[in-house]
Order: sequence, then C-alpha cells, then structure tokens
Amino acid sequence: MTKNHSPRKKQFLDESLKMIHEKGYKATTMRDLAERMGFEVSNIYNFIDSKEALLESYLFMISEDFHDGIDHILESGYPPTEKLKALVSLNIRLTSTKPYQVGLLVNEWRNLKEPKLTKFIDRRNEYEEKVRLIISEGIESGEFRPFDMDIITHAVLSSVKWIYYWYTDHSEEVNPVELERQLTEFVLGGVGGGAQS
Amino acid sequence: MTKNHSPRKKQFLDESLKMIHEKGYKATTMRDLAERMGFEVSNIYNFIDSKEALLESYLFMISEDFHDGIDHILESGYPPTEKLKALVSLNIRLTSTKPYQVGLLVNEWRNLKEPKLTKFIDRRNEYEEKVRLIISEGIESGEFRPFDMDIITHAVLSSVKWIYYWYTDHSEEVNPVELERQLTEFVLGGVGGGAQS
DNA sequence: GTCTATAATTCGATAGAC
DNA sequence: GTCTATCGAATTATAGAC
Repeated sequence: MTKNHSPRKKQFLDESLKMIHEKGYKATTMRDLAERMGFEVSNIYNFIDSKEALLESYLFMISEDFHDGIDHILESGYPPTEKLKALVSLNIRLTSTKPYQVGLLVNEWRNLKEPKLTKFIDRRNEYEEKVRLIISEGIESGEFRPFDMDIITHAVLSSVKWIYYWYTDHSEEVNPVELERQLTEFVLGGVGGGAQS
Repeated sequence: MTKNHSPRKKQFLDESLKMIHEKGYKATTMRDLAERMGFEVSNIYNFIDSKEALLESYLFMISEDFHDGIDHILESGYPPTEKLKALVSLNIRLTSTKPYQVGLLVNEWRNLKEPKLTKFIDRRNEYEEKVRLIISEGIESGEFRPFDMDIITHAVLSSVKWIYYWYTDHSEEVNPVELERQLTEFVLGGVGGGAQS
C-alpha cells in the first residue's frame, strides 16, 4: 500500500501532512498542495488516489502505532503506576517521532467519511478501553485513588493529548526527557503534592 | 450587534451552533443549515451577514465569558489552590451552560480569517497568561510543586479542555458536582495520592 | 512525471418578486 | 420573511498529449 515511495512521493506526503496540520484538512485544497510542491494539481494523482485516501492512510497508520505501543505496555506485567508512566512515555515517543501525524489524530479524524469514520472511532474506543484497563487495575490495587472511571480516563487521555503542540506549533526547543519527567509527575501527583478536600 | 433576536433568529443561531459543532465549520454548508431550518438558503441572510460572521460572533462571545470568569478569580484574593479550584469550577460552569460554544472554542477557532484570527489568538494568549499567573503564584508560595511553567500551564489547560465532550457527544447524564469534585482532585493530586520520581 | 484543458459538482452570496 | 433564479468562484478529479 504505502511502499515503493519515490523521493518525490515521499516529499509530497511530508509536505501534505505538514500543510494539512497547519491549515486543517478541509481548508487545504489540492491547489494548495500542488502550489507548495511547485507543480500542477493533476500531478498529485501520480502519488495518491484521492484526498480522502491521503487522510485515511495517515490516520490509521498512527492509530496502529498507538495500539502497538499500548499493547506492549499491557503485556509488560508492570504494576499500574509503571504502566501509566510507560503510557506517558509512549505518547512522548510517538509524538516526538511523528508530531504531525499525532496532530492529525487529534484534530482531523472527523473528516473521515463512512465507513472509514466508524472504523476509526471503533478502533479509538478500543484504545480508550486499554487505557481504562490500566487505570482500573491501579484503582483496584490501591495505587490510584478511587476515581470515576469515565472521568479519570478522559482526564488522563486529555493530559497527554496536547503534547504534539510542543513539536509542531511551539517555537522553542523541546527536551523530551524533561517533558516526560514533568508530565509524569503531573499525571501521577497533580500540581500539589498531596491529598486535599 | 447580537440584540433584537426574533424567536426565529434565535432558533437559527441555536441550530447552526449545534450543526457546526457536529460536522465542523468547514463541512457545514449554508445549504445544510437551511435544510435543517426547513427553508431556502437565501433566508439565512435575513439573520446573519455571512458564514464567517456567524463563527466570529460565537467565538468571541464565549472567549470573553472565560475572560470575565478568570478575571473575577484573579481579583478574588484567594490562595492559589482555591484559585485553581475556582478555575476548574469556571470551566465546568461555562461548559454546562454553553457546551457547543465551548466546543467551537476548542475545535473551530482556526477557521477564522485574518485579521480576526490574530485578534482571537492574542486574546487566547492573554487568557493563558492569566492561568500562568495562578500557577506561578502557587509555585512561589510552595502550594504547588516547582514545575516548568510552560509544561504545567498547558497540562492544566488541557485537563479541563475536554469537559465539553460530556455535554455534547456524551450520551449518559452528567453530574456537574461530581465532575467538578473528581476533576479538581485529579488536577490537584493526580491519579495517585503522593509523590514519586 | 509533467503539462493543458476541462468536466462535474458544490460553494457562499446576491437580486428581485411576492 | 420566504421564495425562485442565478452568479461567480472554488472544489476534486479525469483525459490525454508530451
């Protein structure tokens, strides 16, 4: 499917990815992409079948990357706290490696058309279920406090969702080690050090 | 500007807001809006000047709501922890009151055109600065741990950003009191109860 | 792999009658 | 405030020459 990339095709895919992230999928036209590449619109179809196929390709690839990562964590046998740390680490690793793909994953998935949209949402729900598994294990073991599962799962997911910002829109340099350390500290212990209420 | 709403105009604005949230701004056409209202496209322009103006109106209104809220918190004289609790509370209150507007604020702001786009981003940066103020005060007083300001600010903002999901796409009922309690607990203390490294 | 040319559709918006 | 009719521009995509 995605093999046999000529250098020119790879360049097109890279530029397209960046531009779709910057302007949004709907706002990025084939003319925009062609103009950035310095050729005519029709040449795009030497590389891809359709605009829709381009989005699908990126979204499902990065989606599977996250699944591979979290599957590995679930099979690790680590205690829940270590699994959660590994989850933060996974997010930072994938985001630093493929920042624009992660950006698409956050912002552009809803531009998929049926039946791919349903397929994507199902797969995303499966991922969220895996995150729930880690958290519920931690609550049962007493390592985590007894949160509402829906709320805490979305809070944790949301806490790592914005990382792509650091590697795309952010101008300053990023220290991945420090980012992971700080974000882990926040997810595990919040802004304050102890209990409240 | 937004006064003298006839019931029909108010209904149009409500339906538009909901539809733009569901389909996305770019994907929602004037024909879509007219169809939902049961009249022809041209009638839309009895209520609004342009599609762009519709988006602007909603975004800047809800943006100012957040500013009003956080300004009130900053003037409160509360200690940092209480200010942070109030910030969570503000997010839940505004989101439960105007869930679709908050959804637009998160997802559709970048569809603004210049010069409104720059104006919006400037205003958003001002809001983020106010959040930073609360957090830095907490770190200096020792109530919060010594995080990197950029990282922790975005982490906190991200932790409350997904709340709109509960009031728009979420099917189950929401208990605002419980949501606030749990989310506050997470932001202040994380998933675990104590410190780590 | 690049071009010209164009098809076929959809878009936001306007004019003007009632 | 609702309609019909339409404009002009922009959209994705294709055909076919070089």
